[in-house]
Amino acid sequence: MSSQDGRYHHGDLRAALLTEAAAMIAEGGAASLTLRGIARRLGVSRAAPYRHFPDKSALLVGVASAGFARLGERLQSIEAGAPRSSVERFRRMGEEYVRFALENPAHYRLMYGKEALTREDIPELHASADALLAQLVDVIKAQQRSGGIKRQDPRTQAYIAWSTVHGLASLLIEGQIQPAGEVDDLIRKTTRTLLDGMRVRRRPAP
Amino acid sequence: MSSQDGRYHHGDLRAALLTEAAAMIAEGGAASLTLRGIARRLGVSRAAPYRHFPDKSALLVGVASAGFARLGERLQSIEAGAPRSSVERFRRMGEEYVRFALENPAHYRLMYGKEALTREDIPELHASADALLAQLVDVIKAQQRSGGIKRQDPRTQAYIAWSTVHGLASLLIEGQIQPAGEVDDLIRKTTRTLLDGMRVRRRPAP
DNA sequence: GTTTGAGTGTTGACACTGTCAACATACACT
DNA sequence: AGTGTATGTTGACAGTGTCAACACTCAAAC
Repeated sequence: MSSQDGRYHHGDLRAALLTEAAAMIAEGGAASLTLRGIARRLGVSRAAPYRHFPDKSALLVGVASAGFARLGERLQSIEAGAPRSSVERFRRMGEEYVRFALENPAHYRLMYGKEALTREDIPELHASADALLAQLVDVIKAQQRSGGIKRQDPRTQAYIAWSTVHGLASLLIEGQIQPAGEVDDLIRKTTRTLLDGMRVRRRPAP
Repeated sequence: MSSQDGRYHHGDLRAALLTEAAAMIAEGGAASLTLRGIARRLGVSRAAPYRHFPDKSALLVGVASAGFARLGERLQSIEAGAPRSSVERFRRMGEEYVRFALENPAHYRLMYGKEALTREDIPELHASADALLAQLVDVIKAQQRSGGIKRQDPRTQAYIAWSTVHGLASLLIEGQIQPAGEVDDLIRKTTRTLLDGMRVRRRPAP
């Protein structure tokens, strides 16, 4: 019985592990997260986490998965709010996506970098990402109906849009991009360019 | 004297470390690369690498940097070859970028994921990436002059293009994107959409 | 041609990590 | 009250990055 608060059972260690892990990642990056360290911070023994996650990778998958859920909710909230035109709403979602990444860089990195995850099958993580994709596909279909963007395979278009915002987010986070002016400016221009490419063309290019 | 070949001095251990590290990363991912492991494979003692790199992170930076150089050369070769129109050449560079990533997934991941790199300052790595960016800016300026794409801040446009191809490459590598048809198809469509967005618009969108 | 010093490679050691087996405790249900 | 299951603990092991102390090699200075 070495728990800080004198209890033998923690109460809800599983949830505590997830939130504490997320906190540690936010503080010092995923590399700073160690199973023993998190156990120490929670006043619990080294092996306790193993009662809730088969290994470290599984815990990380859990944290990453929660990140996808949060990101999804955030995009949903943009979709709910109603800016002017409907294409503009789509563009705003892209902006919000990048902002989320910039606000939670280490978490975002974990979500996409399987580097730290040694397990072969990460179905849970892929499911979370797929949910996000489905959300995006729905919005694109709606935009196609309203004539905002080209009528092509919406899934392909979703991949393209996702690639654009993810790429921008990723390069910004890693510090590869150091924009001359405001970051928001770059984000806006990027989403505009993307949208221009997805829009219905008046005349085919020569 | 425990060297496999009986020599006390290796000859060019620094270069051997870099190439062997790249090979190990290609085989089993960056996570599988361990300083002791690479030393073992080179028939050298654990501490030998420390005579050439201050720590593991420095070795990884070296490998990643070499990756940027190789990628740069590859894009250069596309620029040298002369496809039909000049905009098409630009697009082809984007395709080639993604292909490079798909052919060297683990290496590419290392180049962009600072996850594994604990050091604060990675000037060498940023310099390598900046060289790539400069290359891209040059091409964009040329395309602007020939009227292929909009006349805007070329650096910003380079960021946008880079984001698009990097995002696509990244999502493909991580398995987040599972295209319905051929991968090449998706790559082509993505670069086309990007280019459409960067092209000079005949009429402003309503 | 010997000496010497820098460059390079080796061994021993330390703290740290993820993980497992064996054991202990607390709670829920009969 | 009794018992089984979920949860938490301790001890142990192999593996890791890293450092200090030592060994070897070779080229330049005498």
